[in-house]
Amino acid sequence: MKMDSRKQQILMAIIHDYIATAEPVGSRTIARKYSLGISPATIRNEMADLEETGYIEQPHTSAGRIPSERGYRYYVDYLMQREELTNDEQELVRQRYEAKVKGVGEIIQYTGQLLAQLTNCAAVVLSTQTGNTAFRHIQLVQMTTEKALLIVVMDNSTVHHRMIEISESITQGDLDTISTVLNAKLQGRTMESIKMTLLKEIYFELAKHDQILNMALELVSDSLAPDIKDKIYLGGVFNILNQPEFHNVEKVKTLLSLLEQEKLVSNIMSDGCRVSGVTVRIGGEISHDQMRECSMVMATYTVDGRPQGSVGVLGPTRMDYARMVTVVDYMTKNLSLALERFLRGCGK
Amino acid sequence: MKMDSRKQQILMAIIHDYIATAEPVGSRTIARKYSLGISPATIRNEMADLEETGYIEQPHTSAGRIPSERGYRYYVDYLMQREELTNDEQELVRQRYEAKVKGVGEIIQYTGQLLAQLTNCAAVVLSTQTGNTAFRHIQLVQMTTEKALLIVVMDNSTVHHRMIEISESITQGDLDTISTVLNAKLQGRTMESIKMTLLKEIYFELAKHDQILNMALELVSDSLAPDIKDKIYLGGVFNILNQPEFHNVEKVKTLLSLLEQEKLVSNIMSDGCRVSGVTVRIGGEISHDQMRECSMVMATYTVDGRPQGSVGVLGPTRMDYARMVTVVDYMTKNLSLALERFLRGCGK
DNA sequence: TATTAGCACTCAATTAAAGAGAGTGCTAAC
DNA sequence: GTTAGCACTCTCTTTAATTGAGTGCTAATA
Repeated sequence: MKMDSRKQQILMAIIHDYIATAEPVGSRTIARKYSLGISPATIRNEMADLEETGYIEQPHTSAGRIPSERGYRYYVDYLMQREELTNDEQELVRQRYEAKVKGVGEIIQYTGQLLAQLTNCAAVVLSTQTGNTAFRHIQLVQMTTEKALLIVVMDNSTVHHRMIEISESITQGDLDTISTVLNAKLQGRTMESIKMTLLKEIYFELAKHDQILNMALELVSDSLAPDIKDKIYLGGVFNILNQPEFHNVEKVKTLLSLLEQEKLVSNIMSDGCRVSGVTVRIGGEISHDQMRECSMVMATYTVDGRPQGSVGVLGPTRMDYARMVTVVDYMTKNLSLALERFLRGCGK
Repeated sequence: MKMDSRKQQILMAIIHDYIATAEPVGSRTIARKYSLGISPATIRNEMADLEETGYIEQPHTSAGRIPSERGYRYYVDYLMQREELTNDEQELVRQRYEAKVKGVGEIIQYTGQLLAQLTNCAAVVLSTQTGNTAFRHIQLVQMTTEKALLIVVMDNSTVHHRMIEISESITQGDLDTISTVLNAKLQGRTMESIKMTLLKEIYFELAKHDQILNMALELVSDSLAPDIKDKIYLGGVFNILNQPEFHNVEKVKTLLSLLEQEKLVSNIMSDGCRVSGVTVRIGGEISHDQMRECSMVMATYTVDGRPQGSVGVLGPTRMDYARMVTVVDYMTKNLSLALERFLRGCGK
């Protein structure tokens, strides 16, 4: 079956109307609201064809049609046209990003909030921690006789810290020595590039302080590695409560409990996200049963061309894809810019 | 009206049954389930009295009775008896707190999760940042020619960091100097104790590095202060979806949007929380319209006797107060202990 | 041949009515 | 003071009837 222009128009009408009203769309409605210059009867014939091809479906015999996942897919791939954000909206975004921030986390958080606000969907921002960020600074601060705080600053200005146990005989002076050695050896190197060789090197360097040796090694291998994992920011999750498809509390529950499993969300996003451009995953395309009735629109943000993570929105399959794609694209670019500006610190 | 023992027993029966079933309780039910040795008719008479006094109320003429807020209050104040946690539950808590953690944040997060899990309510943990924690270590790390990362470690092992702008001519060496001076002057002092005198002192000390002077001052007054604000951890918020009173999506929405306003939650908790013991706020006692139908049970946790914040659970007015109080109390104590152990690092 | 009007048919959603059930308050007996 | 009995109230459930939106098919029309 070939999709002539009229079929396309009807499919679009159905999708637009369904997105707007959340009600199945009948032939009469289309004839009335969308002036295609044809009668309901003709539309019915076309709709029968569209249904046969699987682009639309009928909840029950005497109801109108709703788009199928395949219909949405066709719409997203061939029919929909991007809109622009209004000036007000652009202004809103601009102002938010202009605020002084104290760290990358804040910028990401703002992004999530804006996304949620602009789309009325749940927003997810995934900050991927690739092993390819270099160490900038390492510092050990003694807290008690048996504990010290290990602070690691990465090149992307993220700060990680964790408490580690030390033997009682270690003084802040010793810790400073270790810090110095670690700094000298690790500065500018990435997590990935730290191989056994390097650890050995440190091993010998610290051999003089033999008793603190074990600790230092454990520190690098144990403490740093697991610390660096993907981070997830959620925004406006309860926005989905505004969608009629989530007036059923059960559905909300399954979705929310799913969103709480960070690992899962992380997988879905990093799996499904192409490096460039906006990716749309419709219903079952997200291979996860509990998300059957959801779609995601997402994109990867970068700093100087290197992917840093992804941003996305999560909503019912019946979402305004055109707008979502526009917003996600816009926010991705803005986030990338904001991050670059923040990390670089170039005047403007 | 005096509450004789039988009236009390009936009130308790009503409350217990209503908590368990969420249905209005009739005289017949009480006679059947709770063997008080009196007939439904007698119970009806007593209930009429209880209603007149305002301890219970009737949704409509031919329904059973439900406890009023006043009834709950009486129950909480005079009738309810604490239960113990089961061994399994205690074990669960113990294991969670035994896990190695890398910071205070994690301990607090665990607490929230456990609370939510044990109570099936939304859990809130508020970490108050009093100005009375002392500085432990301050470090400036240059990131770009125009930006440096200010890292502050407090005595309670929390780490704050923020990016600050620096003039181009400043080197890491200068930053180290500033760090050293700041450390010498601020170490061991609390935010509160830093008065203008101290700032002046630093001013003179740094006079030699005159150009970086402004920055250093701005840093202490601007950067540090606003950084230190209360932090809120939410856990298992979607637990409230399990409660029949929240099967109405509208109610969920108002409550959730309220929980998103951190400031508000922070106020409610710090206002309502006595320093010692468990505080119960029933329905309208939380002076906040959107929380009319909720109750909170909360307590303050401490480190070495000094209040550090509060933990609480939020659920429908029809909650199992006895259990909530038990759990909140138990968790508060465990949190306090876990924090002390973590900060001190004493062997066991 | 493509379009359209007309019509019978289907099925969810709404409305109305009937009944069941839980619970009360009152009265009178114990 | 307690309790059995009974009439009464009001919600909730069930059932039936009605409405209405929408379709598919057929035959007429351009």
